[in-house]
Amino acid sequence: MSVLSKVLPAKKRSPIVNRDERTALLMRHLIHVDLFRDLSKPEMERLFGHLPMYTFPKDTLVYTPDDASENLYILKMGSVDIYRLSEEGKRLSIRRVFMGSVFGEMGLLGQSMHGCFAETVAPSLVCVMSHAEMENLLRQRPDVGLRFFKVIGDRLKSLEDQLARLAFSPVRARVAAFLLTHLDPKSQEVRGFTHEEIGDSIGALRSTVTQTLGEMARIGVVEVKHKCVHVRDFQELAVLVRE
Amino acid sequence: MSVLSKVLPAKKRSPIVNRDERTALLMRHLIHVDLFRDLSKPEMERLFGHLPMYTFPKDTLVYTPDDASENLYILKMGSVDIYRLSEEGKRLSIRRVFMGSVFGEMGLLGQSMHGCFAETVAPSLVCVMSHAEMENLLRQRPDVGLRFFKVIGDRLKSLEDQLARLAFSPVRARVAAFLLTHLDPKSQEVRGFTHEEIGDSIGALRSTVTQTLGEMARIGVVEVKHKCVHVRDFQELAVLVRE
DNA sequence: GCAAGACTGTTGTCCAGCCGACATGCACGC
DNA sequence: GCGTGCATGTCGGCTGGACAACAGTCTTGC
Repeated sequence: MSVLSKVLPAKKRSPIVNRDERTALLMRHLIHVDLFRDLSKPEMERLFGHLPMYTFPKDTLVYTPDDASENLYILKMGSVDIYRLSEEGKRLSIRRVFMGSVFGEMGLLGQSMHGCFAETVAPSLVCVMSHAEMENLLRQRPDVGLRFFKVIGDRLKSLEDQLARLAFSPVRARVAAFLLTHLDPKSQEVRGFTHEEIGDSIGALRSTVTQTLGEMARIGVVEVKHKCVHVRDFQELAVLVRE
Repeated sequence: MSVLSKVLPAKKRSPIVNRDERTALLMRHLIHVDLFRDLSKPEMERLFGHLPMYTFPKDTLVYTPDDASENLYILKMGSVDIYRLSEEGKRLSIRRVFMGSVFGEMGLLGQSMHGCFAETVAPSLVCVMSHAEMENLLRQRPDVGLRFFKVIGDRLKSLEDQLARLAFSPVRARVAAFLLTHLDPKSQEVRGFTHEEIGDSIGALRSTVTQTLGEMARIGVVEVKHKCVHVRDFQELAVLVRE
């Protein structure tokens, strides 16, 4: 886990100004956002046409716990890590958000961002919707709300899974579970995570993760490369998850 | 943590038949359900008048993971423990639901009950709303949906808190946090939990909890009675939470 | 009021995994 | 191509807390 002393990158926002470019980008990516697939194209344009849109470089904070605003962030491109910091500065990744998904919405109606940081792990394009706008949309289109429930329900489930695994399973099983849930089916690989990031997201030490992956490699279940784990034996990995 | 070998109580449902009694009970308690406070009395009657209502004795399962139904359960009286079981039968309490709250809703739209058991810890009165009925209500009354988001948002936050605490804090801090969140402000006491139940909900062993409470008592922070912890030094307890 | 069971207190052993420390290796920018 | 920094590999010591086992105490039902 990284420590607080590591300098946090400053918040930087670079709004996109060109109108045509905006609309094109908006429409091109918005149709990929599952949450809004009930909406027609003109409707999308009406609802989202005026929304501010920002680009964030890699390793930039999108929001912090003391951020008072209660926005819904729509991630059009890139990916974002949602995490908390302990008192001593240890990091716990709650989840990673990818293109076409949304974040920040849990605090949408009442709650604050409750202690979470959101930091880009790749250059990202983010669309911001205010609390009021979202509430409006939900009033007009309850079906979007229903889809929202589905999304939040999934998230709730995944959180409960994480919790149960942290309570019950030793590190080996948690690493295995992490690999399975982040496995790219095509390449049979998990890419883009350092051992420290894996540790942060399963609540384990970096060196422990390295060791565990080493063991797995020795058994022949995986093959460890630089910032990449190739899964050789899917079946066996699934067994390891069950402790 | 208790083990699976402990015999699980059979599911038992005793529907209440008398119509007048039903309506009286329904109305008397429904106004306490925060979720529905936007609804007028006649509206409540129209929406909920026909809903089945059940009484459950203490220690009875309301639903299990293999329950295919996707209902919303409205807890009118009593209290219910929502928990998971590990492979080896260890229990992890996700949360405890009290009078006037709802449960089962996370899976309301899509997801299954995802591995959770719901078991009464006191004689309870439960009203059951089907998936379809709930969806209907949400379409008609988006404002109820908005309130719903608030409820789920709180739940999401509390889960994230639990997760972070499990990852970061030693048992002492977790016990302290448990006490604070379950403290009755009037009596300055936490009642109705055995040490084992506390252990189940913070992911610790029963005997460890007993030991920890003993230490706290020795310092004078709390006073341990039978199934009851009296908090003497609120301030100090809050310090212990921060590890 | 007494027994049976549930709850609490205590002690000792053992080990997963944290922690710190250091060494090697890869990869990207200059 | 080379160096600086990030990523990975490895090691021993140390300890929180799991686990097992048993004894004392409360409480509830009969």
